[in-house]
Amino acid sequence: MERAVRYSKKREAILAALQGTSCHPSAEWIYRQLKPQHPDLSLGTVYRNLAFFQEHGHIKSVGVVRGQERFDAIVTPHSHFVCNCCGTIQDLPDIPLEDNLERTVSTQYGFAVERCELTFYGLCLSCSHSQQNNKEEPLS
Amino acid sequence: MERAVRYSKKREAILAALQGTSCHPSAEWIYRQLKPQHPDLSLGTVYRNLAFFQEHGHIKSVGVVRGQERFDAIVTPHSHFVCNCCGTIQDLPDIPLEDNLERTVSTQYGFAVERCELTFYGLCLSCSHSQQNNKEEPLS
DNA sequence: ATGACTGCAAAGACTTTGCATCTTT
DNA sequence: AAAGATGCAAAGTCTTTGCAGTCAT
Repeated sequence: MERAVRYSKKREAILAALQGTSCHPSAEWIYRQLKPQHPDLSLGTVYRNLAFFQEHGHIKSVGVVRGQERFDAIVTPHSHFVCNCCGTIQDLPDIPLEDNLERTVSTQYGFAVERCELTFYGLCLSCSHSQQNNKEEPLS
Repeated sequence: MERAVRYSKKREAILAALQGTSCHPSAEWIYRQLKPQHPDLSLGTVYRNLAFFQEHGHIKSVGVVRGQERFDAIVTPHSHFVCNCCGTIQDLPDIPLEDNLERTVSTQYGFAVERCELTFYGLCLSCSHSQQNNKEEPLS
């Protein structure tokens, strides 16, 4: 039995927040972003809708950075760069994976590959310029 | 001032546990593995030594799977496969990244790239054979 | 009216940390 | 003896969940 899906203003706002930024937000970022316009928004609702959007393929997880899961509303395959200093995540649209890599893994190992992630770690432009921003502990 | 490093039986055992398995263990896995032989081992010690080994380059993090950080004692570059059904992580030594990809990202975007991770997600061999093991919720 | 969605707060899971104690050097 | 390492338990952070009330259909 399919579960009915109903409209919700909060849900709409949460998806809009995800689609309106390129910062690959965490649940808390979305919460803080929307709280002024939706004073009765609750963090639980953000988490529930993030799970909902993932299940429906509207967003995908980019992984956990500094203990917080980060999300991306761009669901077409692309790589990411994570700054170990400030924690920002950036898209790398020009670093595509060879299309057949997933197929290679499937046939070579017998796995049912569903998706793959290519992620680079290091210092972003501004952090590598000002090496002093060591307020935050590097990740690796 | 350099901090001195001293020998410790627990530390040695933790590293041996990491190097003696290919399961990419979590802190808790190591704890449970060593507890019988080291009844007074504490989980905090496992976490502290995992951080220590990372800082010293003896291990690296493979990422967070189902809320638990997983580690790898093989620090040479290689890809991974994560099963969305049972959570196991496997090495893919035969799926190397082009060596110059990191350099490409460095020059093209100006980042100081330190490392990169290529990770595939899907169903492992045994989980794709027995599609019934839906006891655990898939990750994506 | 039904059942999906939400707020709130409590609970859960994983990890970190302070402090007294034990070990290594 | 000095300083690093550990055990223990408390605290911290992020996320999930139960329940009663609200809202969309």
